[in-house]
Order: sequence, then structure tokens, then C-alpha cells
Amino acid sequence: MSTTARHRHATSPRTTASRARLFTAAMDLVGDVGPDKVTVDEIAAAAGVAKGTVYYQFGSKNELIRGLIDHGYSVMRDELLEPASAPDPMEAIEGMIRETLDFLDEYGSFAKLWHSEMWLVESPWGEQLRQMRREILALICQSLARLGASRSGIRPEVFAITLFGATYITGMDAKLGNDEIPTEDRVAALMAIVRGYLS
Amino acid sequence: MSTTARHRHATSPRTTASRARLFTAAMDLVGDVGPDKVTVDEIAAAAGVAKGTVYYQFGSKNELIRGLIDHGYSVMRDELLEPASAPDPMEAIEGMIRETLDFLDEYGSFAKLWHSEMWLVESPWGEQLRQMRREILALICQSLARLGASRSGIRPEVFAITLFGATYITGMDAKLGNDEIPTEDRVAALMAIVRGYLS
Amino acid sequence: MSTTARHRHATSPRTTASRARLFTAAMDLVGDVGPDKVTVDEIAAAAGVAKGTVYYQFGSKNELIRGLIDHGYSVMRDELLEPASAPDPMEAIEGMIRETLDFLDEYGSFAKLWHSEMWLVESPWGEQLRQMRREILALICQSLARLGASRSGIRPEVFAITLFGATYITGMDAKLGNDEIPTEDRVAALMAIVRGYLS
Amino acid sequence: MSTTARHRHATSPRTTASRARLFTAAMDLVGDVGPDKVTVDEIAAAAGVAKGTVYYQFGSKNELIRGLIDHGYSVMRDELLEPASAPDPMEAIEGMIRETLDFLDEYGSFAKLWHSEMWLVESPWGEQLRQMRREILALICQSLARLGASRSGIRPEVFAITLFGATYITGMDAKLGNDEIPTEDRVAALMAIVRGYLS
DNA sequence: CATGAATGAGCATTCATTCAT
DNA sequence: AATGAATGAATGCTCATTCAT
Repeated sequence: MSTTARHRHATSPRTTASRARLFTAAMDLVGDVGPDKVTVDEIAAAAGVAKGTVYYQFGSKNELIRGLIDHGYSVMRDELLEPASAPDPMEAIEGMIRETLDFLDEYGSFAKLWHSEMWLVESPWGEQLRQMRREILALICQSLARLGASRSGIRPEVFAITLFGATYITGMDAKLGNDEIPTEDRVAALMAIVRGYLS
Repeated sequence: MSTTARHRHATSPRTTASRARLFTAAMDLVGDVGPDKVTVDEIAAAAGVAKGTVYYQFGSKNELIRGLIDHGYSVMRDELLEPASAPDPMEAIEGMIRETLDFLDEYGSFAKLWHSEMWLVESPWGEQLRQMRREILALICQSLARLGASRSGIRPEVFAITLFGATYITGMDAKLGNDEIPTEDRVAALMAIVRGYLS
Repeated sequence: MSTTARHRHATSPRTTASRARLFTAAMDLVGDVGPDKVTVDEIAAAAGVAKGTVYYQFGSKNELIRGLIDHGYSVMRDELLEPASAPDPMEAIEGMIRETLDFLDEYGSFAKLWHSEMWLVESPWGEQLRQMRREILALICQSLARLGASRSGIRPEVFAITLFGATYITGMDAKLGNDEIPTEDRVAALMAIVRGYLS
Repeated sequence: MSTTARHRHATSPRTTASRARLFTAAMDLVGDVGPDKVTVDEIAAAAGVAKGTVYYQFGSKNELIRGLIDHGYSVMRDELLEPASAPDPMEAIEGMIRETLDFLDEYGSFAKLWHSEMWLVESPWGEQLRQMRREILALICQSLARLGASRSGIRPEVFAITLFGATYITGMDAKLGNDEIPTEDRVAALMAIVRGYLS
């Protein structure tokens, strides 16, 4: 309950071991079976805690999942922001693409959740996820703008969507077992489409 | 309604009116709230039939949804196959992109379902959906091959994924209310990335 | 609907092929899974007729089963009545025992139904089955009375129950796969208990 | 209700009050209407617990009934084992007969269930019930063997079935309202048939 | 902090019955 | 005489949530 300054993490004293275990377990399970088909029982069992602990720590299943989303998004934004500030705009774009592929590799469960629930009009997290999408697109847009105008007259707002989609699906594809495609090849294909945009 | 001799039914005997009504209702509802959150009661009510009719016609909720997937995929493949056979390979690609955007506009619910459940390891339709993905990628690959080799050395198999993702996300974006972007702009952005691939 | 005299069977003109097929199918299925777990669908399918035919012929599932019971009981009574009229009382008893074992061999499904539902206070056929039991016990009592009084003072009404139970369970046992016990051995054991009664 | 230190629970931790209440309620209802016609709602209501408690405690309706069977059988076997160890073999048999009649008086619901489901090839408890029958027959066989050989050459395995059936049906008969027959008369009739076996 | 027995609203599914043909 | 599509009440089961400890 104290509000004294904390140096490292914004996390509250509530970040107990149980909380962390539940987070990890929930992320894995949601990624495998989806948010509706996981049960609180399964999450608690996978985390090795009692079911009541989920409610003590998160209040509800939906809030637990909201926590997953918040955390995933904060990681993603942080990872994108760093390369975005590179002096060379082309390097910035490439850095963002690489970071996105890395992120999807590690946070695939978050990504699945994002792209499933974002389209649903009645999802408990729909609005939050659509807002996240807008912010990410805006960030991409800014980086594209630094490249200068497309010679073909394609608007950055439009191409941002295209680039985002290409990167997202390319990154998720790696999770379907297509390991034989090296990351470098994926990056090369994505950089090629950026050149296509500029040409 | 006439009772004059009929030599054949206009549709298969199983394709009764109830069946068709359920199909439409289910597609809409699944697109809005996802397969897990729709109830059979809601589907039946929306179709204007009794709940038992769902089970008489489809056997289970999962089988009804499987029917939706089968039907959606068969439409999509048919729509892609037509432009794919255009003599000019660049026109073929552009035709396929246009058809995909059109298809996503009309069958968005199918697409949401596809890209939600495809990644789940435990989905009742997961394997079916992943197989569909493989077939679509193969079709794109063939069309890319007709364009000749990429000057940058990008493999068609890799770029097929990228192009597919870009087109899918670009098409779905239109369903989030971004109507101010004309379809022509979206096509232009997608064709640009194809040129990037070739360059 | 005609009421003209019929020479052979008491069966009405309603005894169509469908009716007979349903009877046989229902008897077998009820014997295997019990009256509550068989469905009208299964019975109709096993009989090779449509479900509606069951209702056309019998009016309801319960009435179909009532028909099974009526028929089974009428056969059983007829088969018991014949040996019961033998001049020698001991031969009469032995004949009844043999006929009962034969009957149980062929009409085991009827017997299972009888001894399951007879004890249930809410069975649709409970009262009918309990009445059948009373009649059978009365018949056994009469035959026992012809043997003269038990030297041990056991009342025929009491022993009738015992003898009936012994014969019933002994006969049903043969249906559990204990074929290695010859029928003669079973008859011998049952006749022994009759001697025990008299001694 | 005291919170003083308790060194052990009087019952296993799983044997909560709810569990016991459900057991009793289920036994009564199953005996009256049979396992298929009782609903979980009725059982829960009769036990004064919520429906979910049935599933929390037993997992399914079938498992609840399996619990009933296990418990009933364990009581029956214990009650039979005691008299079976009497030094005099004839007293042992008579004691077993008396105990069986007592048991059937109190556990009639269990007995009805046993003898309904035992014969069904598709019962969820069929194999368990048939195994119980084998064990009981083996126990009777052992006691018969101690009497010495039957002078009429009847095998103990065959007579065990006969004796078991006679006792079972005689005991159940009392539950049909034939209270005018004293238990002593029933025992006398059953002991008479044992003498018939020996003679 | 944490637990787990208990809850009950909600849901998928079954199945006897009806009825238009 | 027979059919089978359609029905909807009934039922077994799930699972997020509560709460006493």
C-alpha cells in the first residue's frame, strides 16, 4: 500500500511468487487453447497454486488476462521504441522488424490473443487491443515518414498496415514449425517490401 | 411450391432451408463473438429454428462450425483459382490480391475464425485450418514462381508468407472501420511490395 | 378395423411386417441396454424402419415396451400351464422348471426387464409386472399344493417364492456365459431343493 | 465444532458431510426410480446441496453411483464374512442366509441396482457388478464345500447359484409388502433347500 | 497470503414426440 | 401405412466466482 518511490520496477509489492507463476502459466495455456477454453482450475494447477489464489491476486479471470495483455504490450512497445530512435531511418525500420520477429518468437501467446480478440466486437479486451494496434501503427507510420515519401505515392498510413501485417504473419509463421526458414531470410523478405514501398 | 413432378432437387437433399439459415446465422455470430462465446441457443434463435434442429442438421456445435470453415474455404479457393490462371503473371497476382480483399470483405467472419483457431494447438479445427493455410501458400508460391526469380534472391516460399500476411491484415483492417482508405490504395500498397520482392 | 373372426392368431390386422420387426429389435436392444437407455431411433434403425413408424404402430415408446411385456408374459404363462397339468405332481413341478429354464434362455430380455422394473415404485410397467409375479407365484403354489404338505411345515406360499427365485437366477446365470454347466445339472439342483421342501 | 487441536479426522478428508448426504439421498432415489430416471438435480435437492457439489465430489453421476455400489458391496461382504467363519458349517450357512436377508432389508436399493444392471451388456457398472457376483458365489461355494459332498451328486458351484438366487429373491420379496411372512419362515424355507442339496 | 469446498447460472446435448407429406 | 424433418423440455456437466477458515 505504500507509495514510496521504487527504483527499478513499477510493479507493486503484490508481485509475489504466486503472481509470477500464475502469469507464466496463464500465458502458456492461453496461447495453446485460447482465453475462453482455459479454465481457472487449469491455470492454477499449472502454476502450482490453489484456485482461490487466482482471485486473491487478480480478482477475476478476465483481469488476469488483462494483465497478460498489459504486460505483453508494454514489452512490445519498449522493444520497438529502442530501434525506432536509430539515426538512420532505414536502420530504424530494419531494427523494428527484427525486434518484432524476436518479440513474436518469445511472446507468441500474447500475439495470438491480440489478433484473435481484436476483431471481436464483444471481447472484454477488444477496445484495449484495438487501441494498442492504433499506437503501434502510429509508431510505424512515424518511422516510415522519416524515409521520405513513396515514389509511387503510397500513403504511409496505408503501407504501415501492410508492413505490420506482413511482419506479424511472417513472425507467427515461424511458430508453426517452419524452422527451416532462417530469420535472416524472413528479414530480407520484409526489407524487400519496404524498398518496394519506396520505389 | 408446386407439386408437379421434379426430376431433381435444386440442392442436395441435406441442404434444407433450415441448414442454410443456420449457416448464415452462425457465420455472423461467430464473427462477432468468437466460436466459444456463441451459444447454440443464440444461433438457433438467429436462424429462426429450434435448438434441436441444429443437432438434427449438424450433430454438434463443432460440426456446424466445421461446416462453416469448409464452405468458407471452398469459396476462397474458387475465387483465388480464377485470377491465378490469367496469362500475365503480374495480372494474376494482382487479381488474386483483389479477390482476397473482396473475399475478406464478405467472409470476414470466416477469416477471423481461421486466424484465431489456426494457431491454437488444441483447437477442434486446428489441423484443418493449418492444412488450408498450406494449400493457399502453395497456390501463392506457384503464382510467384511465374514472375521469375527475385533479383534480391528472396525465395518464393518465404515471400509467399509475407505477401499472404500483408494482404490478410490489410483486408481485415478495412473491417475495423477504416473506410476512408480506398480499396485501390490498399491494392497499390500490396502491389508495391510485390515489386519490392522482384527488384 | 374389421372385426371379422380370425382363425389362427388373436393378433389384429395391425400385425404388419414393420410391427414384427420392431418387436424383435426392441426386445434385443432392451435386453442389452435397458428400457431407459434404448432410444426410439436405435430401435427403428435396428428394425430397418423410420422413426415415425414406431409411433404409427405403437403410439409411444412405453406402449411398445408394454407390448413386449404382454407378449413375453403370455408366452411364459402358456409354457408353464402345459406341464402344470401333468397327472404326477412331481413331474408337473419338474416340467415347469424345465420350461422356465427354456423360456429364460429364449426370452432373457423379457426377464431382465421384468426383474428390473418390478421393484421400482415409479415404473410405467411396475404394477403390471407385480401382478404378473403374483399370478406366477399362485400357479407355482397350486402345483406345490398337489405335492402334499411339507413335513417341515414350510408353507407353500413361502416356498413358492424361494423356488421361483432359485429357478429364475439359475436360468439367468446361463446367460452370463456359464455354458459349462449343463441344463441337466441345473434341473437336478432345482429338483433337489423341492425334495428339501418336502422332507 | 470445537477448534481444539484434532489429531486426526474421524473420517477420510474426502468424506465430507456433503458426500455422505449425497450418498444417502442417491441410494434412496436410485432404489425408487432406477439409475437412469433419477436426475442429478433430484439427488442434489434431496441431499440439500447444490448440483455443482455432486460434480465437485464425484465427478459425474455415474461415478456417484459407482461409489454407491462399492460401498454397498463392501458392507455386504463384511456381513457375509463374519458368519462364514462359524465353526459349524451348517450354522455358517444359516448365518449367511440370515445376514443376507438383513442386508437386503436395509440395502434393498443397492440390491435392485445390482440385479438390474448386472445383466446389461452395456451398463457402466456391468463388469464391476458381475465381478461382485463371482466373488459372492465363490464365498458361498466355500461354505457349501465345508458341508461335505451332496449325496445326490450336485456340484457346489451349481447349487451356489441356486441358493444365492433363492435367498436373493426371497429377501427382496419382503420389500414388496409381503410383511405377513415372518423372517423365520423365510429362513426355514431356505434352510430346507440346503438340506435338499445334501440329501 | 492462501486455500479449496461449495455454489448455481449457463451451456451443449439428448430424445420422445409431432405432423405435414 | 410410412416417413423424417423439426421440435423443445429435460438433463448431465462446466466453470467462474464466493467465502469461511
